[in-house]
Amino acid sequence: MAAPRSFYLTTAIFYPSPAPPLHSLYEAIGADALARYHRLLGDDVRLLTGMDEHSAQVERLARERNEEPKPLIDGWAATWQATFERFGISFDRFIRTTDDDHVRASLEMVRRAMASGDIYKGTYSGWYCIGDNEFKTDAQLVDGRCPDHPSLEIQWLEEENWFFRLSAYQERLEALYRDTPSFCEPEHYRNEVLAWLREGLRDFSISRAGTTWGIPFPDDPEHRIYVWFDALTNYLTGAGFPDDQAAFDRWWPADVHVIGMNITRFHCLYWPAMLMSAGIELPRQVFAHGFMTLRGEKMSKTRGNVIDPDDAIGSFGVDGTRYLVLREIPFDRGGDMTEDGLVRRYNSELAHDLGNLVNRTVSMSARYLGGELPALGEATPADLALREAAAAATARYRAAMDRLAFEEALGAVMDLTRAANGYAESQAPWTLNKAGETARVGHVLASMAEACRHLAHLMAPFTPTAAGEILRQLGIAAPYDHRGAGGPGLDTLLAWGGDEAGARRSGTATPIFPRVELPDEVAAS
RNA sequence: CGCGGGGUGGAGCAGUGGUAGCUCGUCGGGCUCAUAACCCGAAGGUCGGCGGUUCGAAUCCGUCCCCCGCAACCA
Repeated sequence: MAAPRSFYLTTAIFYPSPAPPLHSLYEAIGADALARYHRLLGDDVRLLTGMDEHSAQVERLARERNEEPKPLIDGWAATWQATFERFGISFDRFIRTTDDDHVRASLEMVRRAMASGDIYKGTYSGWYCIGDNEFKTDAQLVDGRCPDHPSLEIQWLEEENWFFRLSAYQERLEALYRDTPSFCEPEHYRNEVLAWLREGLRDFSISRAGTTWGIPFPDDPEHRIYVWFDALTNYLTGAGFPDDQAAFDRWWPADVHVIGMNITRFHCLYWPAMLMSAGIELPRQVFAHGFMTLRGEKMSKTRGNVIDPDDAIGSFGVDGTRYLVLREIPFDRGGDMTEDGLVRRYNSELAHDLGNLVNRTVSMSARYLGGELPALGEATPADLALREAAAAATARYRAAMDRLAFEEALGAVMDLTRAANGYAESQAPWTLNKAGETARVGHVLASMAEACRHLAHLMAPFTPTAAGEILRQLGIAAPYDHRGAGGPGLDTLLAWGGDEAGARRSGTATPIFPRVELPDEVAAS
């Protein structure tokens, strides 16, 4: 047997805040589903996520409170990590850019860029708001003032900074996209990157003066490494760079960086240039996801219309929430949600179609067979049709998962679910039971159980706990651990009538996804 | 003309040249194992507007209108 393929994937490191809103978890949930899918395939998976802590906002807020930045961010990071764990995000490391090894990695990246002659000292100029302690772009200004501090006079500042010579990589990046367009997916976001590339690349500032929050710039203690140069490097740190060469050899290059579509510029232009400069192999792919909106409006901290993840758990549970965000919002392009839509989707697909399918299967097994599920019998045309539906759904699912089209993969899952419910209807084991056709009842229920077993495995990357519970009710011991690792591989798991599908004793039927009531009219006030 | 995406039955989407398809919702029927669930059927759109290419366009070209995202630190 061949050694398992290694699969290293990352989320972006998140902009710091006291606790994660749902739209930040969206990215982590998507990455986690992909990680779990690859574990199911039998790959050796590493999932990296974490927090981008060297933000000027952190320093500013800490000062306002007369605190040091580090204790403040320590608390935030702990909350984020705990929330990720609650959502079943199976990360291997929650990296923080204040971690010691990350500081070393960032310094090494600066040194390498210097050695390549890609760093020089220049002047950064722009509108500077002393309220925010940061530079503003023209577009950020309202009537020539900072929208957050309209009473303050905006200032034109010029500051000596270290710059990275991005312009030197124009041709190499053009070649990258010519030879390997799949470096940035999906295509509609790549088009945007290509447009920027056509406009021409400009060098970017990688240091800031006048702050003590951040990684000191090598040989220039007045400067700190500016956040993007530091932040992007986290993907290397998470693979073992620069200390652990064995780990780095094993995991790098990353298979995919899952990011939000708002930061494609950094990941698809800056990052490959930085790696080229450092003489490090490029990741195989950057995948940009779209954003979720709520009732047609962008969710944002400032707008105050963010969904609290724990409210979502309260309504739909962890698995229900994971399922809904990935099913409702096409990962590659983003989309809108409404509370009613989520409830409808949950009830229709999870409670009524899938949950009820498992429930009726297990319930009839107990009632008609005393829980003694037989192996699959000789297949009738209807049995074969169900088996073919499973094969077709699996093929579509795998193709969709390979391009992170989670909503489509789940659509395939629902196709199989509906096929299985239709099979139940056409075979009507309740009628067969009345007619005393016990053997056929057993074979029909075995087929239904086999469909449920397939569904459990297909759902496992999305709803890991519920998937385990489905298997348990079917009388099957989980073939992989709670992170989805250690199984025999998807081909083995999803062989119709395979090892797991033999005669066995099923469990007690308990609703996996209890129906959710529509929220009361206008829960407002 | 800053860049990019999008306008398809009530809602959300698929569909890039040849009788417009799916899910939800609605209406009617069936079943009774099951979470007032499940299954079957029906109504409902001519595909943002206008013009053009073509034997034939949602699908190609032109133009106009509208929506959304990004624009070098707030997913």
